[in-house]
Amino acid sequence: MPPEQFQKQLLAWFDIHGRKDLPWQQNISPYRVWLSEIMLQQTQVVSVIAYFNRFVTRFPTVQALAEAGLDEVLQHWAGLGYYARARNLHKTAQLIAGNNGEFPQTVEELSALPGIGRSTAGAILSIACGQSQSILDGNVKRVLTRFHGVRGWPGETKVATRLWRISSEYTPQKRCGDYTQAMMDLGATLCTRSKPRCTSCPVIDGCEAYKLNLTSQLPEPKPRKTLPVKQVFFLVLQDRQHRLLLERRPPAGIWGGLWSLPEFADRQQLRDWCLQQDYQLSEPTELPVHRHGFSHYQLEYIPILATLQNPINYVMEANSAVWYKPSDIHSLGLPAPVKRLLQHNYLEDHDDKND
DNA sequence: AAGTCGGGGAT
DNA sequence: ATCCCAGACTT
Repeated sequence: MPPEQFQKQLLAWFDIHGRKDLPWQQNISPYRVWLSEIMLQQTQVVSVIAYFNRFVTRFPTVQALAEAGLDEVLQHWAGLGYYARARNLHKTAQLIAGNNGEFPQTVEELSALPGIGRSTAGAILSIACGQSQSILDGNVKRVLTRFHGVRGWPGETKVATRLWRISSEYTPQKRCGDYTQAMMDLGATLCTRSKPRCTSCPVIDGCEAYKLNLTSQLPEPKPRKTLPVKQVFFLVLQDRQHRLLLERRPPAGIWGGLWSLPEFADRQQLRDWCLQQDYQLSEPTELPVHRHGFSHYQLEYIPILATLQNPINYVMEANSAVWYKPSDIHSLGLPAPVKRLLQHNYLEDHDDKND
């Protein structure tokens, strides 16, 4: 889609559906836009509104902010988090006050100030000064990765560079402030991270992610370096006929509905469960830890081997458990690591001639 | 390129 | 519970 058409459709949508009643959208000035942009870094709109109003009531101008003490500035920031933002805000206010209260009018000079990066500088210049400058915040990243079907994590330098280029290609020469606001509104209200409302989107006809049904896959999340490790204990319990105890897993979650070994978060829960089931065990043997990799985590499991010493109380098992001959487990469709564990320990035909 | 800062909302 | 949010800065 040509940039002119994208801008036209986006701005037409913004005129009807865009947010125009936020506190920092009234009495627009470089100071108020700057303050709002800093407060909105990594912070959601609903959380900022009250802080912004209290802040501009106490510090109506950049001069007032510069003349205040840092401790009072921090007091008005308390609860917003990322307190380096408040310290940088105060420092930058003093720099600007020393410049006769005038904000720099270039991206280079603005982003040289403490706490102002490239995107914040672009937002200030486009919204407060009417300059044709692009931004790339979380909303615009999400909108553009989807619209252009950009693969890869946006935090990666290569991907971010490409997104900056796309962002600048779509930035108009006219209505620059409205365009910047519109892109953020689109990302915040329609092109949301989960369950985007694509049918209401003004640029759906050019969206690559919508066309390829990839909206739920984009933008790609930060790649996990080391997968989280989840540790569990598997009880490998045999009765005196050498049958193995299997349990049906809950219908949802990993291995949903499959038969598997009873699983516990730790040794104590295993003991408690045996007590509750009226299982009297032999002295348990712990096998070395095994690992099984899933796409989203690593399962570390420790098999605990034991033999049942008392007769089975079938009433308590209530059909959620079953005792299976080791030679028959292959017909059961067990989870792969469980099957491997049982085969390795009970189905090796090395010395079970007399059984 | 990766780590840090932070309270709060969404899921 | 985890992930993410109108990011910027340091290591």
